[in-house]
Amino acid sequence: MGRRAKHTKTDWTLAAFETLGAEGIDGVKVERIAKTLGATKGSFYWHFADRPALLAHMLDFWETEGTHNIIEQLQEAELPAAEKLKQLARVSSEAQTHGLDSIAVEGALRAWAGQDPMAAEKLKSTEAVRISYLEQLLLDIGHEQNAAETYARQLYLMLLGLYSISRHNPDPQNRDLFIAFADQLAQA
Amino acid sequence: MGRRAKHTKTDWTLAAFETLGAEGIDGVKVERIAKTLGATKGSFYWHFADRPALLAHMLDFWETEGTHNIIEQLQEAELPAAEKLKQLARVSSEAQTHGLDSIAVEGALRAWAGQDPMAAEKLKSTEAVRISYLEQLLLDIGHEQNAAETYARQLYLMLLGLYSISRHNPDPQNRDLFIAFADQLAQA
DNA sequence: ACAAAACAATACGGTTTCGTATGGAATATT
DNA sequence: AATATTCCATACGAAACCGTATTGTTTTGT
Repeated sequence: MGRRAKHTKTDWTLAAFETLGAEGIDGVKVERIAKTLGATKGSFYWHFADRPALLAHMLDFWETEGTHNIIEQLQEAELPAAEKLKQLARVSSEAQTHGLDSIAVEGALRAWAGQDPMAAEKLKSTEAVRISYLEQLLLDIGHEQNAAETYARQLYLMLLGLYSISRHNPDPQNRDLFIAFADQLAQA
Repeated sequence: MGRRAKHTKTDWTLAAFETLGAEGIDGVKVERIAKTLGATKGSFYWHFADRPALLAHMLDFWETEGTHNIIEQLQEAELPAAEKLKQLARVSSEAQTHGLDSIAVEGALRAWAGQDPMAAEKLKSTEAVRISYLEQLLLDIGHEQNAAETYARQLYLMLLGLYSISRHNPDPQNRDLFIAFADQLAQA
């Protein structure tokens, strides 16, 4: 007994991510998102306890959609490790995900983490998973333990740099360079 | 004829940078900075026309202090290009500058540029100068033109990644990896 | 049909911030 | 010493948010 929701929790969450990408976490205000959704606060406070609850939900959403699911899909594919690395480099540097500007979102997430311990914690643990997976791929490819660890982190730093620069300087060359670095690591 | 200023324009600017690093550009509010300075808005609106004027001044300040001055100092030193590159990698990844957390500031600047075209323009042009200088050093070291261009951008991406991750995950290993990559490029 | 539950709009008080207006205090010039 | 100028504090109205309270409006179950 109830009623069909005009706006689901996920609607609110995706709209929040869109605003996050465009204006940063401080642009994620409930009344603003309501306006872009054609709704009012009344709806928001039905789906979420308060603004912090939305922010926490966003972090969880990003963790599973942007990391766990990607790794899972790659692992299910029957590919040599070198191919997996190449694909991962391409997927993670793609511009769009879920219809969102994923580069803007990834960039804004780190800015957010720089000013919110809750976000920092989530990013830190999720990024550890990402880097570990990179390291594992490099080991499978045949790199030594030390080299794998070094290259995994260097590659990840370069990816974050790509996220960082692409927001204000969307030169496609940067993505190519990142992919070139990954491809180079894939054949050694 | 006048009066000794309790708070100079530079006082306001540095305080603004400190807030920028800690809370992002949306934390840079005139009444908040006034409080940390022990002043009031009356002083602020004497030194600056409005908030946008402060933000524009911050960008100019960062451009000259954080890029032009550093390149100038390096060029005045009588060092082989390889040494210059090594030093540059160390200086640019240092934690402190002007008593500010320069890594937090650099990170916050890019988040800012992602949501403000004025900041984006300034970063874009200033970063072009930085990358050109890196490329020049790599050429002087003996790299081919193509390689110099590629490595310069890859190195810079890695630096931005370092800025990005250090805010929420201050593991000193990341800086070491960046420096290791630079040192490697310095001897080829 | 009717009640209950799900979902959403409106109205309210409180806080923060912006920019302006205005008056006061300190100092250099004459 | 008188004055002009520099620098700063206080007070004000307008806007954007937050979260709560209250009241609707749809559906679904019985």
